[in-house]
Amino acid sequence: MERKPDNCRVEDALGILVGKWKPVILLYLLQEGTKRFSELKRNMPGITQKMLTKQLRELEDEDIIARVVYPQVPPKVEYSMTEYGRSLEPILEAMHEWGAKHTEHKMEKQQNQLKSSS
Amino acid sequence: MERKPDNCRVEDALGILVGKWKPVILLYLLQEGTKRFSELKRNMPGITQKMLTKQLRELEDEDIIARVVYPQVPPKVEYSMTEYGRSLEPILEAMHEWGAKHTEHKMEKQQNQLKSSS
DNA sequence: CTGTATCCTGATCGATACTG
DNA sequence: CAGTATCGATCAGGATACAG
Repeated sequence: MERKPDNCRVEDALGILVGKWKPVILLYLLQEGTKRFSELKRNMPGITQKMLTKQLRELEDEDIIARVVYPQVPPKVEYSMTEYGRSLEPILEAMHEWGAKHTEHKMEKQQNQLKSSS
Repeated sequence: MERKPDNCRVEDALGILVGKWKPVILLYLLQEGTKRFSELKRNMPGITQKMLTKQLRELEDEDIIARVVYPQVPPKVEYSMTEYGRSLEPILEAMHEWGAKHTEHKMEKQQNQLKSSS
């Protein structure tokens, strides 16, 4: 598998993860399994319906999540990871771990700067 | 290490990788080692000086890459991955692999849609 | 050679209101 | 309940010109 700049496929993976709420949505569905629209919304404080809908549609278009509509009143729609979407889990986990370490790293750096300037 | 939505650190890692040229820059430095500004520019067809400078500064601010200035005329500036930056390599590799498989996946999907519509 | 400084455009995000 | 429509703000990205 080539990794040269002129054949870089990192962007393709990145494109799917990028979006202010996508990582949270994915991690949540991975952990909790199938969820309704309203449950997702309740769990992401601050997200608007428009945004949630948009992010879900984009993930659905990439086959990362599945959307099941129950034809009833009131409507019920459930979202869940696809088999394929689950292949992203190791990457998400790795990024979470790395991200956690990185915030530590940055805090240490700040501490050192404070020390040297005092 | 908690991965709950309210403690999601994926964004922190994502923030560093996001930027139109960052993945390419990182992969390039990872493979080729230390490079000059002009070499980087030559290797990223289409990037402007402003953009290259900006992306490099952002990566430098996060301690992912190191910037060494040689005080001479004409100026010479070298960029390289830091020890710390190298810890991103597995993630970058994983995303590249996944991205490559994903473009395959999308092509298969398109094929199937063509078949079923004919 | 290695940058900064301006200005501009399009995409993304968000607040709000409305609907089957 | 689960959306869609509209409008405005913000921001990343890019073209271009200039500078140490």
